[in-house]
Amino acid sequence: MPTSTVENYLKQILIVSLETNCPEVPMGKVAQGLPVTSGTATTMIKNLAENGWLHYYPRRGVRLTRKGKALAMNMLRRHRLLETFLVETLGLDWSEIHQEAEELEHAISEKVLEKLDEFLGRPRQDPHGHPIPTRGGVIRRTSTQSLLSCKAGSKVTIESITDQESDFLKFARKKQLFPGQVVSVLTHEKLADAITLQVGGAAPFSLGSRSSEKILVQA
Amino acid sequence: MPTSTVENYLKQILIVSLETNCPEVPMGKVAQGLPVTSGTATTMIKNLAENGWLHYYPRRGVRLTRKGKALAMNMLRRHRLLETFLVETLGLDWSEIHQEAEELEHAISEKVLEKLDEFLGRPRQDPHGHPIPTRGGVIRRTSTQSLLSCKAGSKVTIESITDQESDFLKFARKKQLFPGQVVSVLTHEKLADAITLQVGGAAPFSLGSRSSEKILVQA
DNA sequence: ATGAGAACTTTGAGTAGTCAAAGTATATTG
DNA sequence: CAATATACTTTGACTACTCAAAGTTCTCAT
Repeated sequence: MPTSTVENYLKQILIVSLETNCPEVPMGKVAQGLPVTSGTATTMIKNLAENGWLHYYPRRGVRLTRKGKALAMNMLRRHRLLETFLVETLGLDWSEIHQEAEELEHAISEKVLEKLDEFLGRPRQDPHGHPIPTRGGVIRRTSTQSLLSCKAGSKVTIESITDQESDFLKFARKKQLFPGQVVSVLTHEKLADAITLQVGGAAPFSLGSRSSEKILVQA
Repeated sequence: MPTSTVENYLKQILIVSLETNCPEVPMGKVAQGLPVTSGTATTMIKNLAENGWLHYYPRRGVRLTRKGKALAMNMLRRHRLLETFLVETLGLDWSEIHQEAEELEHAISEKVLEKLDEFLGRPRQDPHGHPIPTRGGVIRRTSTQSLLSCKAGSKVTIESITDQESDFLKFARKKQLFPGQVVSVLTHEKLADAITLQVGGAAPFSLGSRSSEKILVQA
């Protein structure tokens, strides 16, 4: 049985490789996304490689094995189903669920997870708009287009918000930026590094490139 | 923040002290109820004492401090609310929920627990008939009378089943021995170490003293 | 009161993780 | 091409447990 530390490392690697659309993940991204120093990550990764969870290419990066990817996908499934449960059933705010799910995902058994999935009606995506992997580890391909890549004058539908920071999510909700919402891109100034948006009838507002990158739209 | 190991030790001590109706718990009972050797328990208990969770009286036993009892009560609350959730909401069998709750109780936050309690309608007891402590750490006084102490000819109502063993619980359910059920004690042979029971219209059957002790009845 | 057995504690060693700081390789830039 | 900065790895030490086995103390029957 893998420890929750192992589960966290593998999940983090999977998330980065999905985000970057590349199976090889540099060591920097591993340590960065986990609450550990880079030295710790190196030590741990060597250990994971020895146990067949991933391939380790020193000074280049890391790539999940089939076994490692299966476990990581399962963790993503747990995490996203739990987030859905916390919002849909218990009524927590979507800005506070990430940390909660982060703990629970290591404690919930396959059997309980299955019952939970059934209870929730087998949802396809979590409250952030992220696809929930199937029991078999298959995940819907996610959009690669963010608000940042939208031309002025276009009208797009939000697919997902790729940030788990509570503060950003609170802001997003206040501005009505959540999955399914239709937004109009009024201006897009490359040089000013900002876009102007309008959502529904509300007043237009601006978003910098860092923020607009976090909002994926339907392709 | 206490680790889940700390939480487990304290909960175990509280359970024994509630069971025996005595705040002082011998070391033997501590190691016995946890998956550790006696030497490990001694080492750990000294450590818990140093951190103010309990008083340690070498070669005699251990007694929770106010702080230790508060945490232990909270763990019991978590455990029993989770068990209730697993049975009531997700439809798991009461014989399989103990281990599940055992893991989840360390991962669930106070905030989620509160929401869960509300969602479940603030239940007073878990599926085994055990009282659920309040948020303030108050617990209903539980019966001290077991089936073993019932005279032949008496008719009593089951309060709770004080065993978490899946096999015993499966057996109990098959014999219709669960909280709220009314049973007739047909015979009680002190020397034969057994009682004979009848539940509803079903055929009478016998129970040894080990088993009948595990079934508490309303006083 | 003594000797056996039970109950408990101590000791020494191991595991799975962690960090800070020093060391090494690679890429970039003058 | 050399100097430097960046990215990564190694090292040595620490924490929070764990066990097996040896040692100690207590209890209780003879």
